[in-house]
Amino acid sequence: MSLASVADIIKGVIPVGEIASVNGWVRTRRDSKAGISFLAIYDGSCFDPIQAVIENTLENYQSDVLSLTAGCSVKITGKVVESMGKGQSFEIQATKVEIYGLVEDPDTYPMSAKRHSIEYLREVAHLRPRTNIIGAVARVRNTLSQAIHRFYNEEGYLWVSTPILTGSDCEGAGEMFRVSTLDFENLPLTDDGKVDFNEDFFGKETFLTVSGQLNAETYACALSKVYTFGPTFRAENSNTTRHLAEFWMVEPEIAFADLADAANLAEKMLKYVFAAVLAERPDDMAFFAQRVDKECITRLENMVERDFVRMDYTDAIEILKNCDKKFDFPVEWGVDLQSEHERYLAEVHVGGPVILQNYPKDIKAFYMRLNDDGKTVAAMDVLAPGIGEIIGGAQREERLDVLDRRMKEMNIEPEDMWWYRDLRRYGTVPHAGFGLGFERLVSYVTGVQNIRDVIPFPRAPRSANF
RNA sequence: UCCCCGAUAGUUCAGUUGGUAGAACGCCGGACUGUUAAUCCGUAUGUCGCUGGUUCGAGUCCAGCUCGGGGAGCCA
Repeated sequence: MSLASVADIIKGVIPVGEIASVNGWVRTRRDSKAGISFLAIYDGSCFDPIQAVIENTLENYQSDVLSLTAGCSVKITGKVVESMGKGQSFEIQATKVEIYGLVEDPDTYPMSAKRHSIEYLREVAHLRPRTNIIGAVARVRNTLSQAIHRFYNEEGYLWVSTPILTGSDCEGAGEMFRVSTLDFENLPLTDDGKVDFNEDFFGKETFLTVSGQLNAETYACALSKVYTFGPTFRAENSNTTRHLAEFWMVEPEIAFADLADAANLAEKMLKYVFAAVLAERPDDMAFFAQRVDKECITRLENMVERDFVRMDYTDAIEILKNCDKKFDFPVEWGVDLQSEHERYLAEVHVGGPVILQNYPKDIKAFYMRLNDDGKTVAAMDVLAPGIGEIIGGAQREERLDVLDRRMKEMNIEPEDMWWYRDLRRYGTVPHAGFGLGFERLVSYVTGVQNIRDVIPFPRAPRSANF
């Protein structure tokens, strides 16, 4: 007699004939007047529910079993048997049904066994993990994050926890959320009438981080191979299917490495985690392929097999200028690529993910390494069909004089970056890294198109519920 | 932030030129069946997002607002 997960029984871990108990929730109940009821029980351990067969000779059959509806929580005890019916290999022949909690009004229980729109589910984010689709997303998301940690561990990278609160306002990646303990109704002022942040908790202005990169660089310039995996915050007023105000980012940083090393690492990492999902979550992926995105499995299989295409920005511009497609935004060397351009390159020209490299320096950040041509920097973006930029990275400028010049061009005070500059003053090394948007990865893998559905509780402009 | 679209039963949706509010599924009741969000029959569904306007009369037309979706920008 043991406590089993639904996955244990479905996978045959529990031997036939053994008595086991399962804790879980009812998805459906079907009654047969032959004198039995069938319960589909799920507990999150795998996609499929386990079928429990309940005979009407059970003492609480009339009083309890017949009142079970979708969402009720139960403990089923009984013998694991090979199923007499079609559709499942094993089932549990119940000898005992215990109820933890009933659904107080089945008519208004927000989660019916029938289909719901993904937008509706977002309004009941506290109950949506009970659905097939969000449960599957949660398991794939977990598999991806475990695989990421496993990959970097096997490759000899250290996981570095970079700060979430930061006093550095030139991280440069976007608008920041202010963090303060000041009384907004009664702000302390300096003599010239400005807010006196010396009175604030940290004695200076502080924000939520928009990237762990600069901190990660310090550890890479000592421990050689590191990565961060943590939450990131952007106060941009972005209302799209691929932006969140709070999202998770994976940022590896490698010392003694150049742009090609970073691109190779990105390709190897993506292939590793895609293979992990295919191997570990075939049940959930089959559901996505059936109900969400027909191509999602073959897409991953292809990406594991094929080499990623690498392309220089300059060549991409030529391709876009010479192709038949008319774009809304004109293409010229020096312009930042628009969504329509990136989509064309990934979806039409390459037909798969493409690594774009060596962008004009004027459209990229100050820390990216200036190439010998003096016009471009060693930056790269991994563009995925349907999603766009999934990874953005660069070789970092390790030459102090060039870095200082670039900061001046972009109106960044070198004194504010004194500790970042120290890395270049004391034993500088070439190094490179990138940032992977974790939710974009989950979205790409599952085919679930809106990023708000691949994170449990999405935060976006005017939206911070639950 | 900009452009386009939408909001009607628990859910998914229909609702004609402005004239008494509809279906399916779910719920509930019954029938049937080792059943597979099963099938069949029946009952009950409602602040038509909010506020105002036009009209004899508004779910329908107009304005404002709120919320949601898609696209763009910003980016991961």
